[in-house]
Amino acid sequence: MSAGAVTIGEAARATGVSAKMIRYYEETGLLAPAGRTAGGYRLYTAADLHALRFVRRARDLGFTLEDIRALLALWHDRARASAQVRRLALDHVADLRRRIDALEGMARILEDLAAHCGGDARPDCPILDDLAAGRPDAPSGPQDASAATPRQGEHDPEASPSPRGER
Amino acid sequence: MSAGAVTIGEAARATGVSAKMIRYYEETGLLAPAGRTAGGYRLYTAADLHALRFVRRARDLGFTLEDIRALLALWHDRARASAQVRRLALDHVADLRRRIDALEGMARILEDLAAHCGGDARPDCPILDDLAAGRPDAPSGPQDASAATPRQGEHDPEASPSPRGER
DNA sequence: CCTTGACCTTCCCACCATGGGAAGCCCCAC
DNA sequence: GTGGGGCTTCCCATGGTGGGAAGGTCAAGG
Repeated sequence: MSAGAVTIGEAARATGVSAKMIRYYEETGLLAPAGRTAGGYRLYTAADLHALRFVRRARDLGFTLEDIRALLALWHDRARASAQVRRLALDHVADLRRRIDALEGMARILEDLAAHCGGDARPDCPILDDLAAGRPDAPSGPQDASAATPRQGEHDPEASPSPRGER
Repeated sequence: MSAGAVTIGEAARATGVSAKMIRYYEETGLLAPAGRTAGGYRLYTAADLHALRFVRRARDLGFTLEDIRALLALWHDRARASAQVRRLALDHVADLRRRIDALEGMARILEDLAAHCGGDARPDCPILDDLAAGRPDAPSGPQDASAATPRQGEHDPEASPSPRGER
């Protein structure tokens, strides 16, 4: 019962969070400083491992560390309202959906362009033509080669939270 | 005809690529160094603006700068085989699809959990329960606790291409 | 000619979350 | 008491992007 504490390497193996990240989470205040041996080694109790798994799972679900900070606070708050947790989760889902839509839009355009690309030894390629034409988005089928598109439209800088929609 | 060259600010406005990024692209060799005035100002010709729009469009489609480097080379290579371009595009699409699937998995799980969350003033919350249970395929993660929610979506943490599926 | 102010230059820092690696200390089994 | 594996801290890099400081350029107006 007492010997519950393990070193960071074992904690990493047990929770799937790398030792590097465990130290980082502590450094940034996401997790409380771990206990230490006389020699300075960090020690992790069962409760610490539980928290680490919580963080790991939340990361797997795409939450940012900032979100996780809030989730951990709610987790520790026995008087929390589930509505708060739910709101965090659904806000995150909305974010995920926005990113999915952005990626989906890119994929569709590229698939469309690739479908019209010979993919042979000849140089003609609607994909490069599209990039060179540099128009906004619109997966229209066959395009007229004209240099249409007045283009000075300032595209919406970022329609999504992360820079340029993905990545 | 000759007076076509503009400064970096005008190039930025005309192409939707920030001055900061234009310099960065030059610095990293994505684009050839721009011409300069006697005083050291960069000057952009119509052809330079064309290349900038190409890059902008490719970024909008989610290509990495590394990909764009290759696309630009193919664009400039009049003897290219469209198959090469097509392959680049389809590889990228596959990458996009992988990321979409990862995000979709996260969204579905969260929506499912949120659907079973009261979202009221009480503290009971399956979302936190799930995070705390940390059950995916975590090694040595026994317990079951309650509300294990027989989820349907699989989602496979370690199998994601980029570190943990997104970021 | 000189000032003014908008624009440009370079250089450094920050983000987010993560990994890599070096230099040095700790712990334990032998 | 020694060897080697694990731990410590510290710095650096990633990918793209933005912010800002310190200083030089340019063109218009006086």
